Amino acid sequence: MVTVDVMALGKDYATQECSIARALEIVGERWTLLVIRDALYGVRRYNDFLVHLGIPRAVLAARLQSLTAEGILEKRRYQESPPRDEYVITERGIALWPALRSLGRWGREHYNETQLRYFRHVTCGTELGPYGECPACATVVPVEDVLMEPGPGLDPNPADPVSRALLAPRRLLQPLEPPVESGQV
Amino acid sequence: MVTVDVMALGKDYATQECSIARALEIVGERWTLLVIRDALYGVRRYNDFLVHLGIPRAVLAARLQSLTAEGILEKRRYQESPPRDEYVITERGIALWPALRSLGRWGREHYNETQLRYFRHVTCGTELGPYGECPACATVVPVEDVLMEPGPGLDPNPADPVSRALLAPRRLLQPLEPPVESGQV
DNA sequence: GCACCTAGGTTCGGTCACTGAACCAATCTC
DNA sequence: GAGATTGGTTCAGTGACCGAACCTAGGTGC
Repeated sequence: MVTVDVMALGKDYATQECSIARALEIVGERWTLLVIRDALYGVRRYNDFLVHLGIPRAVLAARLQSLTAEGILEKRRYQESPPRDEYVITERGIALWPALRSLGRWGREHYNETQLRYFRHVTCGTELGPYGECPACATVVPVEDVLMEPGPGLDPNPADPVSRALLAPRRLLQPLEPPVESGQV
Repeated sequence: MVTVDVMALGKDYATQECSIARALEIVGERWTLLVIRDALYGVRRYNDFLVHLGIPRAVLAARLQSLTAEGILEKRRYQESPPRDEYVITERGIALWPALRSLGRWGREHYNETQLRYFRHVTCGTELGPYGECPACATVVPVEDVLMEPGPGLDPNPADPVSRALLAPRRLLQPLEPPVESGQV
């Protein structure tokens, strides 16, 4: 058994009365927002997070545990033999998409010359605005209707299989390894 | 002289091709986003950041220096005798407002029962939507037209003078210590 | 002209989180 | 039975963060 002292906030912002500070106490540690980003991209398994992020194993285990405890990820058994669990993003985690989108926009506009990925409204193909809305449809696009496509700045031949799988156009939240279709031969 | 190794990214995310990761390399360290938040609130001076954040002095100095180097804050002399500098947020820093707003919304919706602050469109009084837009005017509100007001969840009698000054309704970016009016007696 | 205060730092020893590598365990495949 | 796969845990080393003390340069009071 592991003591759970870790998630009892070794890094709070005690004096702050502020929702931003509150949010950062939950998701402000190193790697945490990238884990959530990957979860939005459809990554669900320990090993996939590991190879895609290049994160130390112990840190990943700690993050998955605390995010699960916070209700941002949900640990779910996807096969019994051998027993295997996956970490699926919850509504609470999905609600972080606009913040991640804004951060990514800011990063690209101020530090990346070339576009790495496009995010489009799947029903009309329009690229999303700064906050994840569709300018053409004038609505906030539900995360599952966001289509992610590689841009010109993205390495077309990455080393790890997860990056490779993420090169294909795909919807957010779509699991990386699709469950085996029962009717399929 | 201080060696500037610190800001040469002791904490990058080397393997990541991602604008979010890029952004987090700049603003993802502990305290950094709260410094930027305070700068948006109008805090400009070393000492004001210090008492309002409760941040260790050395860390604050490091953050101010790296944020200045990144062009997010600008160090500016505001009096000559004795020589004093203030740190003013730049356009690049102001561009982080939507991301901070999203984070704050998420924090409040998922972890705060009562509202701590209201952010309103100053011209019409409508509370801002999730991304800093005005639902009534259907426009993105420029940061300088955002009015910040205390909500019911905020301690009405905080200890430090900066929190106290921030209790009054005020626009974002409005400096905490207004420069002395020349015509004033 | 000396003591004290303010603003804006730097220095330093201790602690805690992160890092990388090694190790472990259960199940499946050959 | 050997090796691979998945999902971890353990451990020693390092680096970031912490709080407290100290420093400096220019006011201010008397």
